[in-house]
Amino acid sequence: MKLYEKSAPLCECEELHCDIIEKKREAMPDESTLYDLSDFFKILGDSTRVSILFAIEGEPMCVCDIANLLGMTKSAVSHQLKILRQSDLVTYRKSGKNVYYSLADEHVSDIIEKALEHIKE
Amino acid sequence: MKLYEKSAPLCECEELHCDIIEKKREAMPDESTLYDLSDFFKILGDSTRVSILFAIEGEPMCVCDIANLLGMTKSAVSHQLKILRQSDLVTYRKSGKNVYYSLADEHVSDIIEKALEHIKE
DNA sequence: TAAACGGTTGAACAATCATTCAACTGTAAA
DNA sequence: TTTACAGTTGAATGATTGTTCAACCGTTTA
Repeated sequence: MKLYEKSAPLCECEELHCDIIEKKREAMPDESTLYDLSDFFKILGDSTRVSILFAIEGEPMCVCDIANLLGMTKSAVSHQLKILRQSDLVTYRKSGKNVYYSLADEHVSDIIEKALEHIKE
Repeated sequence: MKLYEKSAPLCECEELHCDIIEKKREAMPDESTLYDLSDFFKILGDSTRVSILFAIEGEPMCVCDIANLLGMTKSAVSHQLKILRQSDLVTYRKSGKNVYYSLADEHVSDIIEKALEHIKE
């Protein structure tokens, strides 16, 4: 997607409202911000990852317990935990053979809470 | 994913913290709620759709103008607008040959705003 | 040291999905 | 009525992605 490119639009329309387009263009966030934003939502756009976030809210959980709670394999859970780690949504603490995961931020709970309100509207 | 299934866990771990798992299980949202939640975030997890939502915020825009603003074809934009329509995130109003789209809800702007704060932390 | 277990990782596979292309609908102007 | 344009739609394609499987690493226990 080539945002902020005034020349050579892909759309071949003739009846353009150029003034409106220009005004909107200036009000739009940076292209990188739009990518960061959609990437963030992409992380939350998977039921396994959302379930994991709910699971470790409040009290940390080890991978094995999360897997049993969700009825999934350790491997599948670990793969998703890696994505959540790379997005800085969770942190972990090693203890013996176990690895305990917890939420990295209260921000995320807030957003999920707001989304829950929207769904139940 | 088989949440809320106490029997036959896929994970074969032995050292389970059954009391913690049971406590967490009761605190988890319904399975359907988790799916609705992740489905909602899935809609926002695409830069084209997020861009469209920003574009039509405040003042409605027709498909052609949106396509030119984003540098995309009408077809690509229309496909994404259909998804946003089916999720009740946008509404539309026909006027002659044009179709003007606008945000269906102020809720969505709030959530996006909160996510923006999180990103810029 | 060897065995067992919790957890991680990479490759492979299947499923999902965004864009393109072409054909189509409906409205407006000639 | 015919032409032109805004918008929609379905099929096809390429890319992305979640789970499985197998192998592996690190820690604990025998």
